[in-house]
Amino acid sequence: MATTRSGAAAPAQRLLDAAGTLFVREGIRAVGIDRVLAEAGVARASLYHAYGSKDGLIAAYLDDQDEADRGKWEKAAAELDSPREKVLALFDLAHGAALNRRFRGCLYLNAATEFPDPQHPARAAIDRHRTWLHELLVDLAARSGAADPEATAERIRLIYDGAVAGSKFSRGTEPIELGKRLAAELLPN
Amino acid sequence: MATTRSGAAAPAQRLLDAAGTLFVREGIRAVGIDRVLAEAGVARASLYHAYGSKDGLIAAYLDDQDEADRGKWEKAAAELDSPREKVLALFDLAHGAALNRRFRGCLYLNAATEFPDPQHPARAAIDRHRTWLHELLVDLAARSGAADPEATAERIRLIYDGAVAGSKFSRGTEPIELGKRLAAELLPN
DNA sequence: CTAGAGCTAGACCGATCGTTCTGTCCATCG
DNA sequence: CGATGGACAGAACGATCGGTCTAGCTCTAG
Repeated sequence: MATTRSGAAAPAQRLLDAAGTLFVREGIRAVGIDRVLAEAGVARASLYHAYGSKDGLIAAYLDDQDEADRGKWEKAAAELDSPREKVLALFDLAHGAALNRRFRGCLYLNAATEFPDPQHPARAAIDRHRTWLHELLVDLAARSGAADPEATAERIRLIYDGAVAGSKFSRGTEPIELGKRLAAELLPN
Repeated sequence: MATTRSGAAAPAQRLLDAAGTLFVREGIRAVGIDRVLAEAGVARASLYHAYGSKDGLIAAYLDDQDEADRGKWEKAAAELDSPREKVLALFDLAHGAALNRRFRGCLYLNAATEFPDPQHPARAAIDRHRTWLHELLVDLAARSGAADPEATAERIRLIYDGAVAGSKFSRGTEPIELGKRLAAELLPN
């Protein structure tokens, strides 16, 4: 087990944090290893010890973000009653994310854009996040009493994707607010 | 004026064609100048003579695609009567584009992902395409008798974005077909 | 026929990329 | 105590990047 020094997280974690800052802001390909190391205040060898390669760091970074995104939703959903409100919470989270990510859009869609190769290590995290979202929506649609949960989930997912993409284009949150309204219309109150 | 040799397009045009093939397939940053030159069968100096830099080529490539996309829609729309059908033609075009672009999603959203800097030359073409689409949808919504054309256009645009993005994730055309159905529901028959 | 523009081929540049390696420091633990 | 191992700093690697430059070829306009 790693013993962390007081006042600073372990190098592996600091690398994830630095990646989370730089990759979102400027894109993954655009940010070199040196930039990440400087931002994290970590030695070169530590990166390769912890993650093996830049691709390894990228995959770990996406995994980390995936886990964080799930956690945020679960925390928010725990305080809500109806499945309907739990769906709408996704849009609220997207709203907040758009603001402090400077309207850079969907993290996973961006990664898929920068690494089109289906064999790239980043793909695993992308697919995992996507599967989670799909199953979540199907479950919530079913529990909200939708006649065809699968179809309803597909519609909400399309709206969600459009909301986030539109927010990126327009650099504003209006599309996300509109998406929330459209999703609300699809779900029984 | 440029005189083209028989049997082969001019170098400047061949560069645009090569960029259209490689940039879509592998991403813009991932493709180096040398790859484009080899694919186009064009000399290095010709690229810098025609476009000045890689960024210049990228901007010209996006302009070219923008013009082509508009042209395809105008050609398709000319054969259609109702504004409603002209809107739905956008989804049919997206359907075809998804297939022969291997589900790489929206060209302009991808470019915005790879070049986050608002000052980047690629942004002009992105914004121009976006403005065209917006004004087109507002006009068509108005002519189809929508009570609030602006609001209707916003909804269709969100659906369109979600359809294309979803198609990229799932590597299939189902989201685009679903988007077409959702858009159809929004417009008076 | 000659002059010049357009295109090609390819060497070359400095910068940056991801990666490997050497060596030192220091906290932990047997 | 000495040994182990993580983290540090930084030089150096080969490859590739975007971009510049020279030289030669082929057309066409005058």
